[in-house]
Amino acid sequence: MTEIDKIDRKILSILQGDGRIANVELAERIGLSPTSVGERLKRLQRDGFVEGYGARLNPHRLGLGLLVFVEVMLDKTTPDVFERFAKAIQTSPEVLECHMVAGGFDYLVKARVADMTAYRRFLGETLLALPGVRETRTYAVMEEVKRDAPLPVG
Amino acid sequence: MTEIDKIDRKILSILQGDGRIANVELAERIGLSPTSVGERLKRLQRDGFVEGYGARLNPHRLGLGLLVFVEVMLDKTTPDVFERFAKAIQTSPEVLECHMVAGGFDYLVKARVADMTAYRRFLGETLLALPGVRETRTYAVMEEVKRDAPLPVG
DNA sequence: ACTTTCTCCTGATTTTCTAAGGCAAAACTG
DNA sequence: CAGTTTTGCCTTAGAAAATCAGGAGAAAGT
Repeated sequence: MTEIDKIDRKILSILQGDGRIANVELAERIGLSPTSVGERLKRLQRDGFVEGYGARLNPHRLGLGLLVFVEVMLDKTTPDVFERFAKAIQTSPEVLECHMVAGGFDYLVKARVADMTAYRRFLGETLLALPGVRETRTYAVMEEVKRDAPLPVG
Repeated sequence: MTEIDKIDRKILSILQGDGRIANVELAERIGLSPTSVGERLKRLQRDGFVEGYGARLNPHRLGLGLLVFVEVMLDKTTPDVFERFAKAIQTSPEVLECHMVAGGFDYLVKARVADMTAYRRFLGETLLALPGVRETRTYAVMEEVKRDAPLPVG
């Protein structure tokens, strides 16, 4: 039920690289009939291995030229800070990821904006406007060495 | 040639959320014929707005239960450190992202591993084994508040 | 006012998806 | 160990979708 074999992994691997591949071609590459591969894929989706499909967009082409990481420290004396922070983050379109971490700070935020001007506005109007935000440290990305690599399934 | 209109943005937005949507259904949602939408999409791909498609896999289901961020400081006295580091990162399957940042450290690495044991092995055998790595700081993620949100295209 | 280009449409052909039915090997069960 | 069930795969056929060719109408440029 929750175990997957080598063929399943190959399906996931191919699909992670090309989510729009035709089932016929996928079956050819796997070495099974389209029907079998379709059934396996259906199972992989049902069991939660595949959560969905998406187009990979080029952020620079869309005017989002600046990638930043922000370390956020919260003021733990205020109640509900964590809930309120998490909720505000969800509705913020610039924020692509947000993780609560163990270590020197509380949250690590990954955001994409047009440029430094846009970032200053984002920092002031969104992040610092939240109650309970005590301190932030911003790291601007100069070069994306590796971007959104596929998960190792093999 | 490089400008996109409201319809294009809508296509990108829908496709980012569901990369496997049938062109027929996409056209219905847009309010155009399948052919027109297909032509627009082809152009968006040709002009680099769409870089590809991929299945979104559940890392936990694949045994990758631990997400970590690592700040890496390099020893700049050695020549080629940056090139060698970048190259090694590319071939490391645990590393999902790696960015050169401006600020207190040199690289920010995002990696997924099975557990702390696996992370210790990764840290020792991959990261620290690289020549020129002076210091690392690891932040283990306790909770993923927001994961891989779509880019704001609208 | 004329041409060119752009965007979209319709209709026909080809490809792909999906569902039904069957076969053989493996796993259960008494 | 024999009988049954389940599982995984296959082929086939009908439905759906993608793709291509051709053309109409509006906008832009000359």
